Amino acid sequence: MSVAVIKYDRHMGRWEADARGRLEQAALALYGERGFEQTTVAEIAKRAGLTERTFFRYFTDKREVLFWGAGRLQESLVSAVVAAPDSAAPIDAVIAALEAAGAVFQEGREHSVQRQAVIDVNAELRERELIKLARLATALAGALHRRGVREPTASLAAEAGITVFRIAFERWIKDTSGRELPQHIRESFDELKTVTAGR
Amino acid sequence: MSVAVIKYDRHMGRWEADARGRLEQAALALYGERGFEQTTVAEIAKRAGLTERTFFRYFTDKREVLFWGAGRLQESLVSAVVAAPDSAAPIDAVIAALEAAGAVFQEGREHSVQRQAVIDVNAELRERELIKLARLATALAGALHRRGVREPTASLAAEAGITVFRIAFERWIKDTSGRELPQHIRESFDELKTVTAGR
DNA sequence: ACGGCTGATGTCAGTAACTGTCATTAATGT
DNA sequence: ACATTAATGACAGTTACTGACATCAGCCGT
Repeated sequence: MSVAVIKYDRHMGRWEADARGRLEQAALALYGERGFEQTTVAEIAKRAGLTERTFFRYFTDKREVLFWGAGRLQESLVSAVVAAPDSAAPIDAVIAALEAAGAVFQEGREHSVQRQAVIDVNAELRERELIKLARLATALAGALHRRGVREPTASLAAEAGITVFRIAFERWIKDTSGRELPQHIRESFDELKTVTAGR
Repeated sequence: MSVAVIKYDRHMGRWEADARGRLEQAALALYGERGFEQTTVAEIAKRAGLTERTFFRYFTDKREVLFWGAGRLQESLVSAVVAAPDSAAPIDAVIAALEAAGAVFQEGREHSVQRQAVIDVNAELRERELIKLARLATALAGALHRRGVREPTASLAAEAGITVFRIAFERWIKDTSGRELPQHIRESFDELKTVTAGR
């Protein structure tokens, strides 16, 4: 175990550690308690023991607290698509990557449920969610390009994959039967195949 | 469909007519000249001969100027889907409606090109565009329900249709060959069928 | 041990998006 | 004629966000 890596575990200098994490926690709590619009950045900062200015050093805006994790998701999806076996068709590489990522979500389901409840009741937050998904689609298309897939196949496969993910995620959040996210993804994908099947 | 007839027959003497139209024109011009962020609402209002407060009476926010027309598009698409022949499969009803709407866009291509140039360089505007498209998808799914289509077929067909439209629209904006929007829609749809075709 | 540098935070002033509220006034209706 | 209404103005207030500069504990080279 490398102690060096965690050498700031107790005092990260003269301030409390993990300012970003404290801000995130404070924001999630307040958004949940009073709603997004009824929460001011000043309140978040105060609860985290910091100032408003510091909040904006960690998050580009008030919404971003809920979405900065999407960056890591994107990286893992891209890696998975790039690493898929050569034999996999574009859409299958995408769906496989989504299923793998879905397994990670599965572990923090309760957190996802709460977060989604905040997002669902606010138009601004839904906007931000959509653009994150769009970026994901673009990144996935880029990953497909690295596999030699050309346009418009790459974009369509990526977009279709994101569509499947979105619908599957929504169903998973509402699901009371205990079915897991990867399974919802598989089922939604099968549905899409049926719907688009040429006659 | 067709032109909006916005008249203020009854109060035409006191103020210049068509305040909304003047605000829209002023905003489009300024967004084009200096960019969206570099334009203040006060400037827009001034060019339109009105006040900032009046701007916010017509448009809920600074972005909405570019998107309020989406409401009419949505209505016409829903009508078209509902009116499609009973024999049409869900996805075909959606695509047919999009092709018809696409023909309307075709007439004002230059306007679409300019508007899109403003939107493309600004993240906030892209966010708003995405949520309008998402609303469109929801409305289309609703229209399919009225045709007796069930979930998840309706949502998937609607989402797939919007995906096709988005990609087709993008290609049409960039197109220099003169191919028309409905044709791009048809081609993108055929691509999607190919991409999602099970092996 | 000294002093300078760095990096995370604080302080403060400013801009501009948006909202609430009340005032104004031409046109309308009775 | 007079009350009413609809579109707009006037104005103050909140808050998200930005830029500039100050502070100060720990690190590093000497």
